[in-house]
Amino acid sequence: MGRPPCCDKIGVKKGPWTPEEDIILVSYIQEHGPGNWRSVPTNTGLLRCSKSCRLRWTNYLRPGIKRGNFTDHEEKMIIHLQALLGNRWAAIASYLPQRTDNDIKNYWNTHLKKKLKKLQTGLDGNIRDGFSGSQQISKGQWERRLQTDIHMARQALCEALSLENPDNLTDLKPSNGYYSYMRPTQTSTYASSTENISRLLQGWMKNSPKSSKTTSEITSQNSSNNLNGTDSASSQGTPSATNNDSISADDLEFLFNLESPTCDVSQFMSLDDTVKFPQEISLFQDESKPFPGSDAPLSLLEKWLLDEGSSAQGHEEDLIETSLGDTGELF
DNA sequence: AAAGTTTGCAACCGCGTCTTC
DNA sequence: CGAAGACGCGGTTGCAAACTT
Repeated sequence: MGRPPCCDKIGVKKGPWTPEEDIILVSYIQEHGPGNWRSVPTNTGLLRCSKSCRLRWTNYLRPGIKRGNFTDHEEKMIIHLQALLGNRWAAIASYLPQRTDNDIKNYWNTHLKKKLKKLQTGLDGNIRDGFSGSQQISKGQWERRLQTDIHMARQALCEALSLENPDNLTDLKPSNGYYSYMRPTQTSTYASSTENISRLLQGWMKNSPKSSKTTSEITSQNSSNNLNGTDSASSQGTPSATNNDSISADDLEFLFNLESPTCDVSQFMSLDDTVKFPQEISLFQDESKPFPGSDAPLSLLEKWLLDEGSSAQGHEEDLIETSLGDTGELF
């Protein structure tokens, strides 16, 4: 049985959104909050599919989104998390609250994949007979996912238990379910339009309890991120940003840093005061599975995960087998 | 300067999962 | 408990801008 289309194909507008449409959508969400997307086109008069409305909001109009200008740290996080989680962009995005899954996905596909491929090609000559892509692939994505979840869960637990700085738990999202501020958007061909929209939201911001703090935070971030207005800044500090033809020493250092066992989530958490675990926890909830190996097998998995960067090769197969045996029944 | 090619990104599509009744 | 609807995710596409020849 086929699922009917989410919306009537006839009369549904497609393609780029106009500023007017954006304003209508933002105004509606400002009033009602995001959600119930099905009713959005009906109630707003937008000739758009509900999915299109949701996508436009989550990927572009939603306040708090940082666009372009990926920092070196963000790059590393994405690469590391992609290695651990696979192409679970939404999960990866949950560790970068200001980035959308679409943005991360695009950035991965257009920048990072090439960069890593180049690096790997360069390294293959050096470490071909050691561990390489095939062995890493043999781990299996679910295995990495599992390990990451375990590790994240422990980190989240530590965070939750320590709570040294309650401010760190301030989420970008207010409790009412939708964002309470609008940051100025970056320069783009569309910037003037979205800036207008942000002005439109000024009143909304005032109504929000957290608006003043978060707005200033975001504004300062924005000013540092968008001064260039060009994509060149997106690779600032990245090793191969300026040389596409050779593998530099920095490239190698960059790559090996990714493999470092010290590159764990706690490192990620220190990137930005606003980067925390709130959505990470939801990641686990989304999985809605018991943490496999919450007792003994966990340590093995953890050990493997933590040792991955330094000495995983020797015991990899054993550990995989062990964890498979321990956790297989859970799936 | 024009034509061709490449790149980057916004948006769409289809499927899986969740929620509601 | 099952069906239907709604939502969310990841892959893919199309187009405009940037770059090269």
